[in-house]
Amino acid sequence: MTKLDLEQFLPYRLNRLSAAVSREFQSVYGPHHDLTTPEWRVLATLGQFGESSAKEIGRHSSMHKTKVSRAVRALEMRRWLRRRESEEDRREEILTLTAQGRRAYKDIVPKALDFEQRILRDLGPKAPALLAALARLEDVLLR
Amino acid sequence: MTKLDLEQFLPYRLNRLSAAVSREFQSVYGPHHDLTTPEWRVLATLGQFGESSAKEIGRHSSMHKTKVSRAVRALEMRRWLRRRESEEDRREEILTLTAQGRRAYKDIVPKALDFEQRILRDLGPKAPALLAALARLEDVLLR
DNA sequence: AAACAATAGTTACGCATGTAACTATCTTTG
DNA sequence: CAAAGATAGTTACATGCGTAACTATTGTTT
Repeated sequence: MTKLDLEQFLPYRLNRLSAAVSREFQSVYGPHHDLTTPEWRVLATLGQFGESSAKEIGRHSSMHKTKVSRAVRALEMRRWLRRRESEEDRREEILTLTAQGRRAYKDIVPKALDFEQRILRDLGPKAPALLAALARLEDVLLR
Repeated sequence: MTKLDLEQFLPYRLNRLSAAVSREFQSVYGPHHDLTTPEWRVLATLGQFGESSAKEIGRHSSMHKTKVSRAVRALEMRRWLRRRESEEDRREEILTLTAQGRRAYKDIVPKALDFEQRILRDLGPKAPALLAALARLEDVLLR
């Protein structure tokens, strides 16, 4: 039987790394804004697309609809977004960032991009290869 | 302000990929053995090192001690491992796989390695670059 | 050696999450 | 056009997790 070394095992390594990156990244938006990851993703999606329904946010951010629902409610209570009933389909609600929400978004985005750049800089010449490999894995595993 | 596209954002991509790989990998040991990820990690660690304390398992598998404690209890109830009091230090317990636990381990390991090889094969010539990049990131983020 | 600090492991608690059930609305079908 | 099915979103429930508190034991200090 071939041996298995857990610390070298790809699913384990990916999982641990992803957790570490998320943890580090939390310290980008955590201290100033106290956001959870689902809240950050809703903010990022709305910031990027302007207005969306919860359904669309779920699609763009790979989040379960209950997660989206709860994150939306949290951001609404913080007055970072507004909901308004859609006129074509009264089941869905159109979500938009408030001025306050847009301010937070614009404050976080550069820090997020900095964080990403810092990681890519750490990787040096290995960075493009990592991105290409991730893209390939996404193709295989997520499409 | 530079734009941020969530779907291209590294922490998001890593997180989603890690979740997808974990999910796929679950289908390797899930159907036959119905293991959770923490249980799999305890099994893998004990299979690899023979006997360990819960503390050591936590170190080798990056799991919080409560997670280890619960996974150990689950495997014990399934009679896949035994615990015995250490003689040098009666606070700690030495854990070892039972014959049944070793059988399960030996059944899963080849499937796990197959799974890993399948992913690396999908990556083709990109595989070594991915592994090198992961190693580099581990160095930066986890040491 | 007594007192205090540190450590291995367990458990109570609170929080986050997914499943399933539910409401309200829209779409399809007969 | 009425009935059945599909869909957007919310919520009750169960489960899994980390923090902090706890027990039992070991190590350290004086």
